[in-house]
Amino acid sequence: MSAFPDLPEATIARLPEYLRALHNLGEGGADTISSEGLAAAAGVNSAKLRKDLSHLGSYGTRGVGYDVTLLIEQIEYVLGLDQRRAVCLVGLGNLGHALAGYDGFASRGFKIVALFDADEAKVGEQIQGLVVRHIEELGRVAVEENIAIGVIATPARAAQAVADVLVDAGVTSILNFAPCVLSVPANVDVRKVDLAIELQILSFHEHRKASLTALPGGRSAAAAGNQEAVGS
Amino acid sequence: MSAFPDLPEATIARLPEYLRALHNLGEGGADTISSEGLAAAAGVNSAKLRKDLSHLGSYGTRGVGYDVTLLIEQIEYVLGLDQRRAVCLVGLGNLGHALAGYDGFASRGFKIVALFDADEAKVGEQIQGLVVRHIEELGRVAVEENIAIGVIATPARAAQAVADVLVDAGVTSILNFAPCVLSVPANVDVRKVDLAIELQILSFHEHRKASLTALPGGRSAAAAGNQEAVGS
DNA sequence: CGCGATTTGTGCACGCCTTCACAAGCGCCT
DNA sequence: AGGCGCTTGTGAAGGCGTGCACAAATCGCG
Repeated sequence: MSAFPDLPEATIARLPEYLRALHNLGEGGADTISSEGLAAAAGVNSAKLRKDLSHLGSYGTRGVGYDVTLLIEQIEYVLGLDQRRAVCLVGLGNLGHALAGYDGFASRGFKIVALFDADEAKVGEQIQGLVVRHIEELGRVAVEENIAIGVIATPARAAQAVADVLVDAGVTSILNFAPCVLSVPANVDVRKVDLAIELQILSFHEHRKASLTALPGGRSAAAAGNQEAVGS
Repeated sequence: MSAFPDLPEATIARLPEYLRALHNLGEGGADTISSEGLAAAAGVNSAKLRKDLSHLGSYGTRGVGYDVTLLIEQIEYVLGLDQRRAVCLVGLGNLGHALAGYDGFASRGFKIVALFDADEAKVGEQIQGLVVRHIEELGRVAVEENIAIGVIATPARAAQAVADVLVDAGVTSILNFAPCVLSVPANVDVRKVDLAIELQILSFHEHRKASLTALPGGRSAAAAGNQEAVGS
């Protein structure tokens, strides 16, 4: 109940992927799954997967594999998904709207309990059964609702101020979609998602590929045989 | 014009961050910037930044720093941002809508040139000056418009099929928002963004923090002094 | 009851990335 | 012209993560 195994950061980042794969397999009726099978479903190396899971303890059976249900429970426990955590969302522009309505959050146990925006025109608007409140209420509401995670979807110039308010209200985890660096105390975790950066990374690889193939005569016949997606 | 310096993947992932910081600094009127200053603006270690930049060549001046304009040009060249790449977006649900209207893409030189969806009800809809087309047109249009990058924002069950069509149409870079593993030929780059996974990672850290502080009497006075955001 | 097939858990080596520390280089001031 | 302070670029060391390969363990069957 305390003394957490200090998992490698890389492992933590993969656990949600394993979890998703396990849910798929479970719905497919699988009772147990081998490391090989699960690794394929999650898109990783089987040795890596075994090492990752071994950090949680021994929940597999040699010669058989892993019990799907048990492993799901175990990963969910480690990730703390057995306890619902209140999430608030700040900034209801284009992206914020989408996030407020994103199924993926609710379906994985995260409930957005409050929405905030600085724009008076947006305050009062109803989105997904929630009323948008003014940013000035953020501090008070965050404390009242015991919000643990804040999602920032504001323009970059507003993000730091929002983060400061969140931190003051006791929020200790922030998911930042604004393209800027946030400065927060050491005990606050920040994860950043920058959609444009992802495209720029892809752009680099395009550039590299284009510079390798001398003059390929344009797009040639693309490779065909793709097999084996996720279990469906 | 060929023979690319093979940059470490970790370096590539940081270049867009440096680029954003440089643009901010440039708008702030800065002419040159030291590695220390740029590192702070980008939220990284200065030694790491210098090593990253040294991989591109020597564009700094000892005793002075880096010429902001020159460095911007250089990074943009390496990332291939000097050439516009056509992007298409598949799936216009909640998230897809937001992505179609996301400023961050356009402002960094990426132009979405086509939208696709399988839902007849959505086909024909106008979004940001573009008409949503039926998914069956994807293959033809992707070739015609010479689309290099495809963005998948469909439900997970449809993602693999969409990826296959994109690949067949000659698309060699895919940004996948669907929570599933895509199987593609080796010459195609896939980057995955899973918003729910980010929350689950934060959840883990919340869980860990909660298990460490025995019973802290709830949220105590949060640390105050945050300083120095991005330049603004 | 024992054996073989199967699969987990892990010791080990390798490679990538980060970080420190410092020499080399550049500009400015006297 | 010379010296001094500042900053880059990089050699070297350390840490982290990955993947191989195999010993240990379990099940099923004869």
